[in-house]
Amino acid sequence: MKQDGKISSAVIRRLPRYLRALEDLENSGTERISSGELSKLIGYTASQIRQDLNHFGGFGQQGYGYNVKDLKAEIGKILGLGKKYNMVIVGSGRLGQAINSFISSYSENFRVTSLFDVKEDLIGKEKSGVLIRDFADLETYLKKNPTDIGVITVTKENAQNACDKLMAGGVNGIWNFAPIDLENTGSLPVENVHLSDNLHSLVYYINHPEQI
Amino acid sequence: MKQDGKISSAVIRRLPRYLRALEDLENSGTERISSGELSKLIGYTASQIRQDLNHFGGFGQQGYGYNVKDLKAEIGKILGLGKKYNMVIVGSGRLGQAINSFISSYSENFRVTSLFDVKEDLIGKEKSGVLIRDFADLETYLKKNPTDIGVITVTKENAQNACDKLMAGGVNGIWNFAPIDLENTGSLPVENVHLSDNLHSLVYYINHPEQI
DNA sequence: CTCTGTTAGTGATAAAATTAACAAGGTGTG
DNA sequence: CACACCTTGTTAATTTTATCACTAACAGAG
Repeated sequence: MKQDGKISSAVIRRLPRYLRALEDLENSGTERISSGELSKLIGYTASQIRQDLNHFGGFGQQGYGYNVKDLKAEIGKILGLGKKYNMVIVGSGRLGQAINSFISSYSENFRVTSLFDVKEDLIGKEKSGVLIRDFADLETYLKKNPTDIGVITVTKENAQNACDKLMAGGVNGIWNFAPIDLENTGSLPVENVHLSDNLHSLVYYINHPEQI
Repeated sequence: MKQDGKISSAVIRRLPRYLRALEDLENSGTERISSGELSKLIGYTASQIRQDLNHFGGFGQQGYGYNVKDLKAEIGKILGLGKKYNMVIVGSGRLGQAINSFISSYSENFRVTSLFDVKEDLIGKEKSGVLIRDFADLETYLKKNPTDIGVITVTKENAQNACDKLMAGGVNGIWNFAPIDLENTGSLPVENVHLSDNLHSLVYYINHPEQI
């Protein structure tokens, strides 16, 4: 893996897309793929695909293309899949449950070890086989149970507090679904899923079809 | 509103962020804001903020800044908020329910009129006050009940079929949560929320903190 | 074993997006 | 009501990102 210097986030955000395409190809029994064919499949230009992959090393071969299985493995390695990630979800409402069920069915590499909530009547119950614990115990729990990723699915009013506690507990990254921009996260990786922003963009394009 | 020529999607994706900040400012009773202050608040440079807003017209005033209430209204108008949007959700699993509950609590401008599913035992039931109908009746339903936005929360195997039916039914836009890239959508606006891609990006940054 | 066609890697080029700089025009105070 | 100070709108410069175009190299057929 080459990987010299900073890789732009535009490139990083395309890697999962490549991975997805390669999984499909592997499932359909395809052994090799050229940048040109991949381009047709996922829409990025062949040039861009070659350049993206080249940031990390020459995975392809002239006259042949890329080996699907190998390339998939390489991209997985670059992203850091392969090891296991423990997660906790703060907020056991519908969204928290949806993420919980998504994770458990998505991959064995990701595991939700606990849900957290402030609501008395939920604490102690289970959702999809995961126990809901008291939000007040979050930091203590995290210190006893090292956790890689904290997922925030609480209201925007409680999101910053959840973030602070997750950081105090020492998580390595935050996946935020609350419609705010978390503060004081320093160099901690934070990935946002802002549903309302996304919906608003969609509405813009619905109203301005000529802009597509 | 100026709005001449194509506006880059980078700009469009920042508008909801401005809107969110302006809502917060309005709620905190702030009447005016300069691009500089807004910059501190949301992280984009003041230059960028001024340039973004200028694509649509001069909403500010030299020596004063922008009027919070007015600017919020203008951005809302640009995005196309203000009118009501009917939505259907295809897939009434946990994610579908989560989106349903998100929408109903989020804004009066968006309304989920029906859920759809193939599972016999779910059809006819209600979730958060919304009836689950038979997926087989989707197209017919849409033709009788004009719908703006179709939300896809089914598995990736069923997503393309859901998309085809939504298009046949005449929706104006699609909000896709399935981990595939929908095909044959022509010029129909499609907004994707690829949770797995998002998670993979997060994992990359967790493993490459020096890249942040 | 040679020859043709294919395809990755790569440096150059073009396009797009962001940031900087500044003139013009309000604001608001004394 | 004049003057110092802001702050926008806008053009220019810079940086980043994507595409092009070409070379070297390998595959596979015959």
